[in-house]
Amino acid sequence: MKGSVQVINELLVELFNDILTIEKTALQNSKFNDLSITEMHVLEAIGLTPRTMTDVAGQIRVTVGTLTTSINRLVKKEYVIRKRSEGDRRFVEIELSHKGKLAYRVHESFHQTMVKAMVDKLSGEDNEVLINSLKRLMQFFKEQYRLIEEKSNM
Amino acid sequence: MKGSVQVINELLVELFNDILTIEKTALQNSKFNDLSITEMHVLEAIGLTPRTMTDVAGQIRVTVGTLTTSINRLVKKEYVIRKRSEGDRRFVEIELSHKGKLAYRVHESFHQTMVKAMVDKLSGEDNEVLINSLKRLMQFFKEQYRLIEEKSNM
DNA sequence: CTAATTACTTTGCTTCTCAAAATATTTTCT
DNA sequence: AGAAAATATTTTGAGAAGCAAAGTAATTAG
Repeated sequence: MKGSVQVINELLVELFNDILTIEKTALQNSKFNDLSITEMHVLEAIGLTPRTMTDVAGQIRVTVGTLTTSINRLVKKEYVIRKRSEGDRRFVEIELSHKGKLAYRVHESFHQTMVKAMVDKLSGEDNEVLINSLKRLMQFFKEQYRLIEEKSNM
Repeated sequence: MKGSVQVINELLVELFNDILTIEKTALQNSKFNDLSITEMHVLEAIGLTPRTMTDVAGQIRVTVGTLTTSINRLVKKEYVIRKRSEGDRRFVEIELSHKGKLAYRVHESFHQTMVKAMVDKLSGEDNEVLINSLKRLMQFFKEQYRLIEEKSNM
């Protein structure tokens, strides 16, 4: 018989695969089907207020160079507006266009639906359990990340 | 104040980014640093018994062609053994080499540690709650996937 | 025993990624 | 002020990962 650790592990791995597949498929079938999942996640990271390249790149964990090529395409497709910062002209400000914000909101609502389905029939206390489990998992990652930064140990 | 739906959503999105980053960093610093995350996940999908190409490709949601190139590299690096099936020579059987199994177990133990950190202080009932939440989320995805397959609706 | 099916590989192409070099702007330090 | 350092971004070169479609090999069906 499988322990709950193993069950949860398998569920997480499968969920991980599922989430990407579903998001990709949903995107392909939406009116924003000229966006890849990666591009959608860039829009998601930018959010609804102007941001800098370094800032967004850090959030989604890619190099600024990688983000540049991604933004090039998103500007050409008219999802993103790019302009130099007024105050300090070294900075580039990227923000969502009207179309970009629309795509953002559609994706956002997909996420909301997904999470609502998850917590739907849970009581308030059960929700607490879920949130705390997720927070604990994130805490684990932060610690792990710090350890790895300091010294190798897988 | 943020509702629990939004909190969980944000936690999941951040966890998603974290998981890949940590796995990648941990791998880079391990003795199996000639493996990419994608390759590690192929090893993970193959598991400890021989499998066919189509089978594994389906599990990790890539085309068989994509898997072929991945397996080519893994065979060259000696993590995977590839041979024609005895019974039906159309099939290819892929299985982990000794080195492949070692890498598999190291990654597996990383996953175990991760999940243990997550469920550590949970009671038996809380474990149930977590498992049920995850299952519910997966159920939602399966349904969503089916709907999209049938007809477009993001 | 040909035709269809099944399982896989190859090919051509795009996207995503990084590291390192290049460019532009601002800040710091004589 | 003017050279040097620092900061923010873009460009370049190259590899990894993905797909669709064409090609190959083996088996099954008619």
